[in-house]
Amino acid sequence: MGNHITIKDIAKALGISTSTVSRALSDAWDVKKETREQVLAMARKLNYHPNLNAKNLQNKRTGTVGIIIPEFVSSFFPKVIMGIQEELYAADYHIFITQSDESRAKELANMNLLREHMVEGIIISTTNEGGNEEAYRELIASGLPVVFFNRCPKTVAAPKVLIDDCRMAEMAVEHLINTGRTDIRHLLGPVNLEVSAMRAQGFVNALGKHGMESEGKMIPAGIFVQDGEVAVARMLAEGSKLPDALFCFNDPVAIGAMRALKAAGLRVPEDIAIVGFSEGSMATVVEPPLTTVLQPMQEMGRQAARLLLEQLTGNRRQSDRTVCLEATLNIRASSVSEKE
Amino acid sequence: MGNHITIKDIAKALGISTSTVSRALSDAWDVKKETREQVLAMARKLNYHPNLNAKNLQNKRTGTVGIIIPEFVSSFFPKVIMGIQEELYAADYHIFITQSDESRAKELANMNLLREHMVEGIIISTTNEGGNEEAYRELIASGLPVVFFNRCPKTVAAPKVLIDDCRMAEMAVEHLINTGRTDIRHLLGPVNLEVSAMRAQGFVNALGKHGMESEGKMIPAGIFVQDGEVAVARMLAEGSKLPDALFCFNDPVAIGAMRALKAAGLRVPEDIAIVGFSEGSMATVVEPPLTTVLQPMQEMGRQAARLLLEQLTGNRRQSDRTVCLEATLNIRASSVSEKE
DNA sequence: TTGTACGCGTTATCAG
DNA sequence: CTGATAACGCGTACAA
Repeated sequence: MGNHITIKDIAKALGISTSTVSRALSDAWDVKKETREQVLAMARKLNYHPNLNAKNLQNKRTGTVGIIIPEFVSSFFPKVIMGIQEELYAADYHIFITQSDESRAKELANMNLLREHMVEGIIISTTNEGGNEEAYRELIASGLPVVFFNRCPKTVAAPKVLIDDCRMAEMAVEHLINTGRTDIRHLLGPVNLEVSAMRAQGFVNALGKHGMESEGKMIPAGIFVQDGEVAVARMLAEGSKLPDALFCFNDPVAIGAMRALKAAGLRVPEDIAIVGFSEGSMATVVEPPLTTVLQPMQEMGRQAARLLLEQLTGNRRQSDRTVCLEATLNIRASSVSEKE
Repeated sequence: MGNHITIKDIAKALGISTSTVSRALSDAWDVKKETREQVLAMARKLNYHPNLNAKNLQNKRTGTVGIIIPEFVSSFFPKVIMGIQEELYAADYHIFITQSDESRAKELANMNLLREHMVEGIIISTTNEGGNEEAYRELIASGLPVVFFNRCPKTVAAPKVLIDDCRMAEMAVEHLINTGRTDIRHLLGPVNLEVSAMRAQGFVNALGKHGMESEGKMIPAGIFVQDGEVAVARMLAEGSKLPDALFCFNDPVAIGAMRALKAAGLRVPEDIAIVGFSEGSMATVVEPPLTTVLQPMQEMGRQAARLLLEQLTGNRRQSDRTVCLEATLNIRASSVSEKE
């Protein structure tokens, strides 16, 4: 099949040995200018392309790092990847992108695939299904550098990059309190995600700090627009007293919530204020614009890459350092009326 | 460095030959049950993982296909990729995702990288910079199966998957005409993209069909929210008579246009109707919801994958067949007032 | 400055 | 059923 041109072909065509060709191609010092030029000319004439499989096998390194993300339909992970690329390309590494589709099994399969491709390190953001903690540990124990970002397994010792979800959640909820909201509820994220717990904790902290009860104020929701919509629709159907503010696990949930409220004839923010988390492209486009927490996505990618590079360049063995990035609470009209 | 376990290690540990190990691992028929079990046990004990570089080198095939997309921050390409995966995984291929970042140079670099990784085929959606036509032809001439989707180079003979951009654009504009709009303008996409030309052509066709002049009705815009915003702001600043409808190259441009109109105190759709193209997640979330053309993204991916598989499985040599998919005009409030 | 010989990890062929 | 041996494409001591 794929009858690719090899250095053998070049050698034969020129009547010289393959080693000379090899040297000429990687322009070594000990090759006559004349022959190098001949080789280069012939290579381009035959449209030669090196076989990386062979090269990597020989070199015992691939210059590649693997990435496993749960999905790339939202713009969060792609933006992080851009940061990763930026840093890694500069260090002459290529990246191999893989997606787990939020499935524990696929994530595991990807880990194996990457390992078998001899990647030199892996950057992971876990699925919301969870359950691969043992596999992460085994991977790390096998000597492969691993870095987590955004969704990090609590029980695995490895370098991690995240924002202080708890503190930012607390800040977001305090913003609601400070603008006069007195009955705030939280639309929860997926139960298996550490970030869900962190944001919920921030919610509880903020209420506690201001002497408010958080008991019974948490509503299961999820991660998608529909999750928020369903959760709020159910709340409305219950018919009990409505809250005056909702702090949501993320932007899609917040937008779903807004949609359900509007459909029921309620006004945002006058009747109910809405706050999201992890600002995406939709935040500034919805009506009213959404108050939410902006994560430094590119920077998160850059940091994750740097943490990996630290290990790759051997400066440091598997440090289990956690890098905590600054995030920003962007206040918009979904939580404060225009005139305020 | 990466002191990976090899079949040699297994062989040595068991006092047998590497060939036997190899056979046991790929459970060949001619290996004693007992030894196979020993090998498997030892492999798992030593945490063995095959080296795909070596495997691929030997097998002369990688079971991998490469993908080059311009970006993955919008959800369009990721959704297409999901379709590609679906089809390709079923056929036991892996995919290698690569992004050109809309840059001609990066696209070229990716083509080479993929080729050197010995992918068995490549699926491409081109950059809006263009200019790699010669490279595509060379790639194809070298015997590598290539399929284009959505953004396809007009002058390159290869299988392509797209929707009938021209006809859908025409349909979208006719919708505006049929709802009583008489002065419609078009916010253009990037000049180097075939799809830009196609959608513009559809615009012209629709006007022509209804005896309207299209001369001077095309406004340069682009591809991002900001492009639409700037284009409309400029139009408003000119102070000449305003159109009563805008047909935009894509959704972000449409949303940018809407934003600029709102900022100027104009109402959508009462004063000016807006129609986008290539429905994304923002269409149903903006206010008012956007009339736009929904592309069958997953299906587009599946078709592209199938076209590639046709060539990979050798049923067909580089056919330059074009598959045209059905799209849908989703009419929403941005183009028709509620009461109509 | 160039060629020879060998090895990277794997599979395939062919004896035994 | 199992073990040598060669080969995939490339890089690199070592010799010449």
